[in-house]
Amino acid sequence: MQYTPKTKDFFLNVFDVVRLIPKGRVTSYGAIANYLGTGGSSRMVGWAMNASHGVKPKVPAHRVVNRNGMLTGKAHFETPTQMQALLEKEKIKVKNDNVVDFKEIFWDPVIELGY
DNA sequence: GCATTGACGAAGG
DNA sequence: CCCTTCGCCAATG
Repeated sequence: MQYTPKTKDFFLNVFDVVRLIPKGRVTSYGAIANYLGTGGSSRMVGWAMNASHGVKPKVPAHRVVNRNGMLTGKAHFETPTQMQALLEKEKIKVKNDNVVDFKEIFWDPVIELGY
């Protein structure tokens, strides 16, 4: 998985934002895409996460879920249970692949970091 | 170079 | 309320 010069910046931006997510908070792919101004390209955010493995400093990809608060990306971790384990370690409750009180701990970069 | 595939999301039936 | 379609765009076959 090697990225082209064009997508490189986008990828790095995504990593950057994800690393800013406070402990015990989560955000969505769409929120990140929106913050980066790439609006509907939420898929690219997910794609960026795909490339986030082995990146330094480490990217807390487990704090990024889909708009429903569902752990759709758990299959891409070392083990399918890794994502949930990391979340619960940060006091984030996960029930049936879903973040409990997702709406409460949701962290929107556009709101938290400003425009 | 066209077709398929996503860690997505909104809209329509 | 569940399922399908469509828009998004890079990567892959």
